[in-house]
Amino acid sequence: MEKILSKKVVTRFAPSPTGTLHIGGVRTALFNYVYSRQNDGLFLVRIEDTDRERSTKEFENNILKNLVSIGLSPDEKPINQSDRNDIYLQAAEKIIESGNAYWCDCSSEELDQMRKEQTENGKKPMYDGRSRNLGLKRSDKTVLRLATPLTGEIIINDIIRGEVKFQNSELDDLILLRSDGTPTYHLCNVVDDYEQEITTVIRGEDHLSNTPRQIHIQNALGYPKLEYAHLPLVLGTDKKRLSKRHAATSLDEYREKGYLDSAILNTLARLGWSKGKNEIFYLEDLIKDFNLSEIQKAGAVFDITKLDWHNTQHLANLSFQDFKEALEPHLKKLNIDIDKHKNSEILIRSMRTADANLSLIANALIPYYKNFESYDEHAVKKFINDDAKEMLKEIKVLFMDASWDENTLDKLLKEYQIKKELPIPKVFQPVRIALTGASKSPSLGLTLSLFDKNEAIARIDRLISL
RNA sequence: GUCCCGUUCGUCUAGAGGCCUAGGACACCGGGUUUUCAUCCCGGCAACAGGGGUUCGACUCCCCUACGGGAUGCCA
Repeated sequence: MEKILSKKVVTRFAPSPTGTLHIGGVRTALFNYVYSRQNDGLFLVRIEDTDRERSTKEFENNILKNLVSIGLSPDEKPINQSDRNDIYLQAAEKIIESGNAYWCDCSSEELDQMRKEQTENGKKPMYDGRSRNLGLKRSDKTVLRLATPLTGEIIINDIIRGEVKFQNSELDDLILLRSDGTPTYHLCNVVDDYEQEITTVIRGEDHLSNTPRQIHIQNALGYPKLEYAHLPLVLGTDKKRLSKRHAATSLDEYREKGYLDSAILNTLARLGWSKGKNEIFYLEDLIKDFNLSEIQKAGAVFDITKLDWHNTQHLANLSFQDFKEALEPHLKKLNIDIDKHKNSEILIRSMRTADANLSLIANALIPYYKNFESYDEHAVKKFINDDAKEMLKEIKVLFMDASWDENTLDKLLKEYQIKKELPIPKVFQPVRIALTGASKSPSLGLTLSLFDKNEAIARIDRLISL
């Protein structure tokens, strides 16, 4: 009821383009997107590129392109903070006029010294407001600071964490405008959330402590209150926030390895959230079942084996045609044309479950498209000796006269094995190794039938002469 | 250091005072299916950080401790 009367829900994803789209970012964007869909609202994207040193257009493009292709398209054209300087400056003027800000000329050296002393005295390092009542004028050496209330507290009602209190006395007077006149993160962030009419801020837990500061800026500007949800962080195996040290962090890397977008989204959504005994969620399922307030409060370790499993499931759910299309680019990277095999459909069907991701599956397919470069050492050591080679010579002769189809080949091999009174692996594995270079493949008759007779025989010869 | 957030199997989690001999999933280990591998099926291992309260009763509520994370920038 309340929701109906209040205004439309608007969420936003606000990355800074200092790197490619990170999977933690995908998760944040996902939750923002889903929440907006559930409330018939809007999902917006804002590029926070006020750090001119580290922001690049390449990263920005990567983020935007990836968001769209993974299915989290913004509802409006993304905006860039770097285009909006005037707006921030106007807001700063407004705060100055209201008397809630002042100019400060402390040098970095002075501030460092101050913090050092505070730390030595066991105090929290924070700006002590020494310029607050000096009545300094604007100059190229002054920064603009917000005059934060000295007493009182800020209470945040976080959707995930509940009530969180901060004492104003713990906060110092943050910088709004740098001495070069440029606005800082907090100012821009607050102003844009207002200008974009954001209602709900869903972001990482690392911003929780920033929230009271931002609320003070909102108050100084007379902006309305926002709804907050601070997400638990995605962690590495050592429980520290996920970074390149732990695993691949870039969405691009997972795509290149052949993880499906839907599987990546599934894994990320299950990090911190669950729904009964369900494990498989597609985006539309999340829009139906997901609930922001059900998110876990503790950080969640990103486990690649879970992604592998989700990927296996999502791969299995693909139609043959979709699977083939998903696989094709990974074969292309290996210079293989997927249709070049005369029985590509049978081949691909039989190899679909060979591994957890598409690049690995593509790799496993190599021997069927072109001659493999080397034998699996372990397999050769275990199954290939002079006896095996003698046996292969006999089998080769049998093959030469055989009609080249799965059933015939299976029968022929079986009869040979029984006649020779040899254990099955002793007969089958050498043949398999000859064909594929390794000791695993689909059933042998099928494997053989996937090759031309000439090629199969040539490969047997190759192994005999090893 | 200070402030904030957190703490259930190795990992992701269920659990909102009795339903818990703490459930599920992944991983792992066995077994079955398969000529091999994968898939699939069956089974197993494995956790409430510690200590105090409150209560007839605590994984669930309160406090303390420990541990982990985040924040403490003229970065975002």
